[in-house]
Amino acid sequence: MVGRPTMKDVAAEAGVSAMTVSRVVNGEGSVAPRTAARVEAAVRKLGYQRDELARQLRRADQPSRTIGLLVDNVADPFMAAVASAAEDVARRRGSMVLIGSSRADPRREREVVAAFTARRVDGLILTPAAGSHRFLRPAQVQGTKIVCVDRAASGLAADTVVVDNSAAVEEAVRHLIAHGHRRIGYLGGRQDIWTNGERHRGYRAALRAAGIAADPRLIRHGLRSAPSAAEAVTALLASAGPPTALLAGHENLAVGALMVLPPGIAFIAFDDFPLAERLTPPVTVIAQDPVALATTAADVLFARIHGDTSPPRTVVLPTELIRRGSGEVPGPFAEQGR
Amino acid sequence: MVGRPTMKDVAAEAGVSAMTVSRVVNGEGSVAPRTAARVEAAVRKLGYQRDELARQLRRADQPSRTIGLLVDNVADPFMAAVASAAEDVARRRGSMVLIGSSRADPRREREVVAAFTARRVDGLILTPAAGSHRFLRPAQVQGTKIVCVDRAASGLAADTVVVDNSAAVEEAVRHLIAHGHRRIGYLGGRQDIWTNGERHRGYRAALRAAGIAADPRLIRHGLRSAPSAAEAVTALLASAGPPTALLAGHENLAVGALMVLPPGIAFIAFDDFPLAERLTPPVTVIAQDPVALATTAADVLFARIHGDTSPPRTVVLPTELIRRGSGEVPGPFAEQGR
DNA sequence: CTTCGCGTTGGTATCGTTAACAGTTCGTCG
DNA sequence: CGACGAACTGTTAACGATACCAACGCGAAG
Repeated sequence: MVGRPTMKDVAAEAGVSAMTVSRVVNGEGSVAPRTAARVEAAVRKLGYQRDELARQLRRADQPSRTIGLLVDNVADPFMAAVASAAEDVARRRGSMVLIGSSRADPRREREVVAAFTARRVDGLILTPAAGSHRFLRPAQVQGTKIVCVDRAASGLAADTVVVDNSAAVEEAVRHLIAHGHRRIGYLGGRQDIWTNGERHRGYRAALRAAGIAADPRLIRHGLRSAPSAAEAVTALLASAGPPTALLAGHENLAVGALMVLPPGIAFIAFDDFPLAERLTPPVTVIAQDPVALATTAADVLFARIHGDTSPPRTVVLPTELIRRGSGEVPGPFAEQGR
Repeated sequence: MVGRPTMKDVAAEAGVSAMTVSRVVNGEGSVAPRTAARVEAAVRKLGYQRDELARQLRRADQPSRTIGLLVDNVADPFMAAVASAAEDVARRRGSMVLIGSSRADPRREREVVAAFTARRVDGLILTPAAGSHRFLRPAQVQGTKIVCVDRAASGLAADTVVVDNSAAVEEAVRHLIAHGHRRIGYLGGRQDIWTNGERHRGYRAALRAAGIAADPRLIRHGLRSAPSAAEAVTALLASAGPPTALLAGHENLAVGALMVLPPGIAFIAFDDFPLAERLTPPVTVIAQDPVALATTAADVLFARIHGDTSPPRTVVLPTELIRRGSGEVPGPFAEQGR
């Protein structure tokens, strides 16, 4: 016997019909114990395993128990945590996870979505790349449930699980201002990605609220890697009016910045990271909980898959400003004698 | 129209048979341009997408263009890098990746493998958990290609892509000895996982070669998390005969150890990690390249899927001892005046 | 002794696609 | 002008599983 044995093979081995094998394999009660035992013996003998593909084809109305997870890049620690948590929930729900990386490329994102739906995923968890996500509408209409995590998608009505990026950054910048900083540099990723846009919005809001004019020379957008962040920091500090504090818009940029950041410059990073407290000074961060984000997103997704048809919701989870030292380095306008 | 349109729907819309639609969708040449255009218009109008499930069912002899990736835990940075690289190669080859986490639990590993094969994956990349992997034999016989990455699997003839863990650790320990250390502590993960066993083997070999008796009180096995590593370090240093140097068997343990490690103790970690060079002192590491490991594994897997039937190979990739400072902290037997 | 019903079991059609084969309509060549 | 192949299109029967319905045996009820 080469290739997988089928129900027919098992049926022949046990001397029953394929239908009876199906009943036994699916644990339906209406099979005589003696018959069931014979079938089970045949299953074991042949190493039979039900073919999920054929099963899903026949049972088109039932869920396929496969979901798709589409992230920028699984290698990113934040995304890896999201993936792990989503996989965990899926497993508990008896589903498999198909994974795909968009590398923040809208075209690639579309391709991966197509590959997912072609395999009849029940739903999709995604961190939307740039651009409109209207193209997901047909998939939704055809029954694929969609949940956005970490970022909102434009042009799409879908459940969304995020943190309040803008408010979190606003708080952090206020914190820097309170410690006597006026020239606060900003290191941001691609602005066309929702999260980065929100964070930048928070940065400007905090400055505006404090009556500080935003100096465009202190703002570096579109940074895509740790080395590019390091370069940006070096350039900023060497410039005419250097910043006395810096905010890094996400973990990668923080790592790059920290490679070249001299002491004396205040620093806050979006996203917590391992060993942040062992650096000198320990790094103040805006922490979010990727596991909670992904777990919530997956829970929402499965609720949808199991029939929840209420209007799309946006769940906002909390962030926390963890003061460790680097964010409390005093600036030139710090109050004395405290 | 609710639900996905099928070829039959497209055929009706275009006024042709389903077979002709199939031919157009698959780009077979033998369709009149006018007909093909009509079909393509119908495809666009209905938003038709080929159903990969049905297709794979019919074309049982062709690959399903889906592979399975089974790791301990995607959230682990090393595993995340592996997953990302594997997904990348798969995408280039036109395949999707199903992902699963074993959490180092052999039972869970088996379940995930079953879920994979039930979905007809063409092949499997896995970081084997503890225990025999003989159970994978039937899947192999039925045609599923299997490649182990990072670790070897016992009881299974399969391609394997690893580094020489034992030699790498041996070199690191020799390095510590050369810097004057005799009491070298070892922080290791679960010994029943191949990698950890190998690393411990290298540790003992280096001591033996230097004529140093291994002190069991300096060895902590079975550490599963950063906090447990931190505790172990604290306990070791508080003990009667404390170590003057420490070796951490993998990244997580290194992070935990570094949270509590006082200066003056030499330290080497297996696996490089971000910001290692920004700690004080910068951390000496044994670096391996997870991307290269996974890329190689995926390449081997696809070669198998495409018909390579040569005997199973083991590919050993290089490691590098990156001297940054923590591994060069002199020990009590260091030569003076260098 | 017939009939009913229950507990089991099997037959048939079908999910969406495609391999294999069977037409059909032409144009072309002898 | 009829036959023959080329180009195109359709029909049928699977792939492996299951929903639905029919049928079987057999004890109980009438």
